[in-house]
Amino acid sequence: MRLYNTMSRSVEEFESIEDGHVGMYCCGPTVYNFAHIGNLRTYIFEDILKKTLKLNGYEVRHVMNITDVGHLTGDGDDGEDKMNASAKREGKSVWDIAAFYTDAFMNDISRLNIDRADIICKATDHIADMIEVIRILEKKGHTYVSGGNVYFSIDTIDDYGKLARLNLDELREGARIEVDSFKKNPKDFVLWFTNSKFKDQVMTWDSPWGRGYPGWHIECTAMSMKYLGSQFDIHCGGIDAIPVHHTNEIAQSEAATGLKPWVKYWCHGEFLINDKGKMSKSSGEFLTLESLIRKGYDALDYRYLCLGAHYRSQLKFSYEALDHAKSARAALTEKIKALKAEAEEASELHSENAKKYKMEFIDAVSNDLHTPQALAVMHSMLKDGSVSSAEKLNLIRFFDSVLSLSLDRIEKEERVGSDEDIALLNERAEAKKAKNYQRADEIRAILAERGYSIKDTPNGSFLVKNL
RNA sequence: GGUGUCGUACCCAAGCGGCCUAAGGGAACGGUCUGCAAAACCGUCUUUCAGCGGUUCGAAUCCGCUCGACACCUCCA
Repeated sequence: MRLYNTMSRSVEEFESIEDGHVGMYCCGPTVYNFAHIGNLRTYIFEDILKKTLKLNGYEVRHVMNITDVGHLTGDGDDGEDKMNASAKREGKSVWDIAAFYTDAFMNDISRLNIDRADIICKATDHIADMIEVIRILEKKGHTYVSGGNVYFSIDTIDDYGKLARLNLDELREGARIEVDSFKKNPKDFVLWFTNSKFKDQVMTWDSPWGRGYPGWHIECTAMSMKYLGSQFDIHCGGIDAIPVHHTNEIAQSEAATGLKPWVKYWCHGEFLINDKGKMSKSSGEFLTLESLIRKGYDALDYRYLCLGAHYRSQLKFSYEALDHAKSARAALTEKIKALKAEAEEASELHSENAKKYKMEFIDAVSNDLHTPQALAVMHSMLKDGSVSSAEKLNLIRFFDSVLSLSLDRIEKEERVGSDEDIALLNERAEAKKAKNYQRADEIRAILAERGYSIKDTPNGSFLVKNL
């Protein structure tokens, strides 16, 4: 399969370090608030990546962190701790905040049919691992203590910023933020804080440098290497992580182990934007999955919307676009119900065309996760009369192993309704036969009020629960 | 100020030098079926890819300029 690598800025043939196995680390959420649907788009992309790897025969070890330590809103010793701020705002302890939003996140993930990572690790459970990495960096001369904090010195390595292709000289000129005066180089970053101007910092731990808390890049370095080894295959995240977070992770990780490259493939998901620009937690419109569901959408409508765009291009969100996804998914569901009514069981693929569609789907998704193409293949397949219904069911199940739209869980048209409802339906049939259309339409209105639509088919009428 | 990305028909969105007189979905409209609807199915929305130049036998695809949008350099997916 082929995959775009941010490090090389090109699509590369994917080759795992260890034959048949892939180690994959995905930056998880900071649990101080609900995830918005833009955040969720990235996890959907990572899910597609993981499932496509599996489709290609790889065994995947998937690790995701939960950042439950407070991050400062600025990189220096300034800004406000997000966890603390949320705790104060909601009148809860920081630990309660973390637990609450972690649960909320997991709930969103499962509603979107996103596979849970094999290992989900919390930053607060790995403080000792982080301290260990900092000690190694200190021993190797990559750190300095200034103003009470331990910093990583980027001038001790010669390839800082290679992922983002940063031009350090120009960046320094263009800096818009006030430089932390304790830093030797403005791009140095904190590994361990002991000196925060926020005296009410609740989450602190003992360390060789004093009681304090970790900087916000060290957790990913410590935890990814703990579970995936000192070098591994894939590291994912949103594109915004490239210039600072991932750049710093690489710097400290490669400095600590002396091994390059730390990560073989860097994969980043583009933003979901609206007419005002990107969604973000700190500004702009903040839409949660929950808010979409309350408006009557299904979580999978949103997943379908995301699948319709390539993960490396910005996707314009609007309710109009979501409505389209909803309609498209409803029509898909109808088609699959019909298939299930025509063929009880999926069958092996016999026809040439059925096999062709399977290949086309694999090619689409294996070519840097071209889900829009994969969806197009699926739609063409469904329309193709030369493929039998039983074969179509087989293909749908196969496609859904990556798409995860719960296509395989769609049951054949359910004949629902209480005895009373069915009696009404029969009365309508009688009325129609007697050409008493007024009564027939009355009954249709009554049933509609009870939440049913009537489907008239050549084989008789039946009721369907409205969505 | 610096660095990138992008602009595709009514909407979302693929395509990234010739299978493109541009996938797929949605909406709309017309038709078949139906007492009428709904659903389903069929058809139409195709000489056009922001604009203007250029390169080429050939450009939505490459180059230049103009206009517009977005992102990053600050916590952010």
